[in-house]
Amino acid sequence: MSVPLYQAKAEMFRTLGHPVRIRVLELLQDGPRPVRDLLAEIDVEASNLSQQLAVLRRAGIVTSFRDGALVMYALSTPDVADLLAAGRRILGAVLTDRDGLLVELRSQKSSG
Amino acid sequence: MSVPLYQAKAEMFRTLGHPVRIRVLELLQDGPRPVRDLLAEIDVEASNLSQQLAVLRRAGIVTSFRDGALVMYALSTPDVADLLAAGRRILGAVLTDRDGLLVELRSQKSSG
DNA sequence: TTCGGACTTGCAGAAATCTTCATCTGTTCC
DNA sequence: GGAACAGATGAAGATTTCTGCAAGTCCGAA
Repeated sequence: MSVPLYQAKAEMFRTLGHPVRIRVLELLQDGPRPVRDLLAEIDVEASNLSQQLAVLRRAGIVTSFRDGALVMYALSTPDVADLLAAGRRILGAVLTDRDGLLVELRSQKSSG
Repeated sequence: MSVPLYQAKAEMFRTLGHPVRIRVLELLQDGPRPVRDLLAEIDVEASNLSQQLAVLRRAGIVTSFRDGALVMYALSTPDVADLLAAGRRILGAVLTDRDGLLVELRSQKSSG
């Protein structure tokens, strides 16, 4: 194997392993959005958001295109939503009640 | 939020973001196994494997128990299998053909 | 009760990741 | 052309993660 498969998988999961990147993906589940919007919802510096978006782009998880003065981002595949959903289920199973996070989790629809 | 939910999610994904840890989880999908077996299949030093197992344990993704002289590990929830499967699907969608990994991916049942 | 196998833990240097600052490109509007 | 907004990129210091080695614990057999 040139780049072992399990290493590619690990890289993909590591790509998701950042709070800002997770939030971006959750926001993009509802459809393409301009960086502008993401920035308004995520409380992070513009340059930092750009860095995180670049990570997601390099991994092929999101795609971007320009729409006039704005740059739009979108999930490259809707399968990402499944991954996030599966993650949510595991979190529910794993957090018996650490810090009351479980309660939050249960009351959440698909964002957060 | 004490520990924001999206941060807990990010931590969970980051926990999966390591080749050895991915391999461990894939092996555990078929049922509990002793460290001994994992070590025989994963080509990593014993102490390194132990470290990675500790990471998975701390995250609550696997559990361990002693069976005589051996220590057994198991997935803490079968939902983990869903997560790995979702990851595999995304990899398939994302790797149009980088390094021919796509071919490997297609010929794989559930391990690798 | 001592030996060897099966793991785990502590630790330190090496490597990767994060965050922020400064700078740079592209677009719209005047 | 020039100002102002929307983003991206490069680089550096701080932090985190990884790896391997040395040492330690626990168990079964002799």
